[in-house]
Amino acid sequence: MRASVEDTIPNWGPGLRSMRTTPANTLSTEAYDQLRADVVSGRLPPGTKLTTKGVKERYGIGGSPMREALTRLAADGLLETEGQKGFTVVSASIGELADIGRVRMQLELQALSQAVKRGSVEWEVSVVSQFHRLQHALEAPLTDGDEWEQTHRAFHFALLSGCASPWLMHFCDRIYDQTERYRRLYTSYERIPAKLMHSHKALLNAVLARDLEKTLALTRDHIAYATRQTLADMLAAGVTGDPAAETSIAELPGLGLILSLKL
Amino acid sequence: MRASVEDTIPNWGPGLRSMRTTPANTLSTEAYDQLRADVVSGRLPPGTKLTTKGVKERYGIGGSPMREALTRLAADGLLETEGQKGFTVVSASIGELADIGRVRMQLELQALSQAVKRGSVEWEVSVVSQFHRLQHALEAPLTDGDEWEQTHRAFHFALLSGCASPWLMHFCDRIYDQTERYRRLYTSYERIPAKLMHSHKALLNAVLARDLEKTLALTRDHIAYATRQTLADMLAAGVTGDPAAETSIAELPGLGLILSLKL
DNA sequence: TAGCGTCAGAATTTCGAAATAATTCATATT
DNA sequence: AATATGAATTATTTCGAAATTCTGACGCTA
Repeated sequence: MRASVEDTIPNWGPGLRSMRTTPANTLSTEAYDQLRADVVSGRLPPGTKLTTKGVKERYGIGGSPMREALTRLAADGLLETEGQKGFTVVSASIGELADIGRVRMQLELQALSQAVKRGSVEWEVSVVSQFHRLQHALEAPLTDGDEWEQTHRAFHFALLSGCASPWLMHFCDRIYDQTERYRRLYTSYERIPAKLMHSHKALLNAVLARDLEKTLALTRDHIAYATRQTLADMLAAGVTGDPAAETSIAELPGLGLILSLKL
Repeated sequence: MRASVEDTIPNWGPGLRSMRTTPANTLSTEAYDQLRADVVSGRLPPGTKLTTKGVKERYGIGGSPMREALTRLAADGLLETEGQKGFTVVSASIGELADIGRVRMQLELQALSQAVKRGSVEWEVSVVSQFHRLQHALEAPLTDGDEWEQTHRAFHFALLSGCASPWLMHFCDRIYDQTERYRRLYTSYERIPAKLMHSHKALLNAVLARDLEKTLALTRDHIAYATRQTLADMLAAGVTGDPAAETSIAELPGLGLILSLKL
């Protein structure tokens, strides 16, 4: 068999949590996983101060693995940290969500475009599998939010993984974390499933039919809709753009702004 | 003044090293900066094992700040780490460079496209300033490689920063690290400056003229050329695709492959 | 000779305490 | 009353040593 450039791309696989950090049963990694789940799920809300004592007690670890976990989360953009002032969960703002939505759309359009053009049979298999899992997860009662989110993410990343670009996948992973955090913070679950599953099914069909234009159009709609929904929910919840901003909610353009937002 | 979504985007600024980690005079950050410079410059070549003792002695720090610095570098994709096996400088491969080139092009095209369309006067000013610095740096003898690279990076990020998208800038930053590392590992300096400066000047003009098509075309050429150059230099240096690959260099398609490579 | 288990040596990971920096709050001053 | 000052407190960062895990070599067995 002939060696091609494509073959030499290491298959880091989708959903790899931290770039080039193969997990192991180290306390640091366990704490990282739990903390990450707590931040992305919103159980640790924006602005939460993560004190040394608090984190050590909550996750039952010492100072070293704690600090390592926090450092990794900060590199992922889920915590912020300054000089000698410890770590806090990043604040959320309308402006950042808009940015996240735009960038996510750009990245996923790129990935899907390449996936539809060059995706292998292996890829199609994984897409179909993950879709099946997703359908199954929807029927079962939503006992655990984390579990459903995991399945949802797996489906999306099965789709994207056809691009065969480790770096693009990595960036999609990072931005998806952000998307998920905002959504779980502000958008309640009840409203989602019906429209969402329809959207997923349509995406699946378009992708398997290798219909590039349709795939891109559906993706644009999907991400724009999701982003606008969360933006609207944030506004409704009274979250201003910047935490320190003076503008009251009444002054914000509101829905008009959201709909006119160029994603 | 009316509040707009754009206004609420926090200005993290270009070239921010680690997402949401505001620097301070902490030992950990100093070690991180030095280690990073050593990896990106190639002074620590791919595959170098970073032992506890070695790093502590080399940078004159204790275990905790060392571990934190290494953890951050791994999150940046400059080191790899597995379970209980410590840290090593990531290996380099043809396949990964091809991926990096592709992704960098996608990201920078996006950023420049938005910059040309929406860049402010403030942005134009910083672009012009950084270009001037770059010209000046070229005349002075290249005493320090790190310093010239810093100026070069600053110019490119001044251009990109017009996109006003913190997340896109962050990803551009991460992928540029990778590009720089590969280039400094395999492409010698003597060949670059003349063609490069011409390219920079053309880019500057196109951008200030708000000529979108020309800007994108020049960027495509610039990145494709740079990537192919480094790919060719890697092949010439005898670096196979995968470190563990069996294929000898003679079997690789070589230049034909490089030129046909779809970036 | 090849394969397997065991054991010392080395390296990484983790803990607990010391050092250093930030914060608070009471007190003094303008 | 408002602001500045400075100990006392709290929190973060760093060090040094203990605990755990990996590595490689040696000897044993089939």
